[in-house]
Amino acid sequence: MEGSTVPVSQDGQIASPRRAPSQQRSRERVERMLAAASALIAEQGSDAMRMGEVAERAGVSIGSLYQFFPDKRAIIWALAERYTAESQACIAAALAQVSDAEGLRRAFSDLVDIYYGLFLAEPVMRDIWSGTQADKALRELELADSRANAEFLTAVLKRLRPAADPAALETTALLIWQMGEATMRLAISVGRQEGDDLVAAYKRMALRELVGQ
Amino acid sequence: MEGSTVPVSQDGQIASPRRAPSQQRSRERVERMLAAASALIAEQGSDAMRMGEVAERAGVSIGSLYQFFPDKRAIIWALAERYTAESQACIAAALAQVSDAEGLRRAFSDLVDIYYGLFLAEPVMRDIWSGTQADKALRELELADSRANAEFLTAVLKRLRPAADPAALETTALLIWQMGEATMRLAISVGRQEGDDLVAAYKRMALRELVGQ
DNA sequence: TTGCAAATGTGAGGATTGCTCATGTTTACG
DNA sequence: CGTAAACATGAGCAATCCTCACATTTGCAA
Repeated sequence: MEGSTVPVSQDGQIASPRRAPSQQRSRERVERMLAAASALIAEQGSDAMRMGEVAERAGVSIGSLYQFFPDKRAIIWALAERYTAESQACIAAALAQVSDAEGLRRAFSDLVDIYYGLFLAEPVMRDIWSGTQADKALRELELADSRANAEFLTAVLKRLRPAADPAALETTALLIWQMGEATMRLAISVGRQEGDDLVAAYKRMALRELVGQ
Repeated sequence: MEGSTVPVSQDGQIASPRRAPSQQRSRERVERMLAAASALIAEQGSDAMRMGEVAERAGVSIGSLYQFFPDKRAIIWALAERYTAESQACIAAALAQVSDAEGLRRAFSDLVDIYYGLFLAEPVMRDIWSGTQADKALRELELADSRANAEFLTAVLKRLRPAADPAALETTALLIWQMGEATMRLAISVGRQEGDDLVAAYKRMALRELVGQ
């Protein structure tokens, strides 16, 4: 919610920290910067996004931009963090109350549909996750996000199969989650019909693993 | 085998063509350029690879580099093409003679192990596939490669299950292949033990889908 | 209100890097 | 040997990320 502007990352290292906005005025400006960046990424992709253009569109100087974001990737990171926070809340909510196999089947199925819809509808999220993985810090954020999401799935599995090896359940959950993201990336890069088929096939395979045949 | 130096791509478009080496002398120089690029990618990743450094390490001028490669991504593309050609041949060989379920089980299992080994051992391949996907042309090459590889799997499945819907088999094969690559990427970015577990779990899931329970 | 330190805002310019091009050198071949 | 094509070179152009010295605004204590 808050403009977090986490100091980030030259090749994965923490960079020189930047001021966090403390006044109402600057908080609004940071919002405008993020909105401008988001729009530009949606239009051209994060790689083609130019810092000067972000500043111009946000109506601020290039210096102001760098006052709150240590570098270009920090802006992308900040946007990515918002999406992950949003989707994690959504996933937690969907899986929290599952108590039996049928519930898991329904919750998981819904979740996949929602995620797929998000990927299709949000060009920014799509670009960040499938495009800018050249960035080590972003890849690590994605891995952390995957682990967090898989965690919810693991919790459900442990509830449903208390006798199973917990480590194996964790592996299964992480794998299924990662496969889901891979499927989404593939699905949006092919035609709509084929994409839908792929997602349906993934859902079937994952459910077979999660709740059995 | 030949230094192909395919003219490639600013945002996926074909770029101004470059000379293909026709003399022995220049063919050797192109080889040195590719070797230098490969070494630099292995050391620092393709993003940090500098064209000037490639030229210097290859013992050629920057101008010579651009004589045969239209731009930076063309070098990466050329290296990627070699790997895909190599691995496709390997995959084709492994799956060509499969004629029954047990054969598929064994061939697929071997294939996964070989691929996993390749990912672990080849930093260049690892970097190209998991790092530089910001490049649209490279992503398309990867998709084309995935489709080609999945094609071999599809052929086997059609042979083993002639009654099944061909389109569904194609979807299944592509999905399983893409999931495999996603698993590899995940496996190499976590610890060795967890990576091995993930690959084993993938193999189990994929085989369940391919040859049944 | 006034004074001042901290927060914020600015944009010219430094530094890096992908890539071009005018020019010089080597090779193939009739 | 002569010539055209292939090959080689590196200074420099252009694009872009980011810094920094300086100007302005805000919060707040005296």
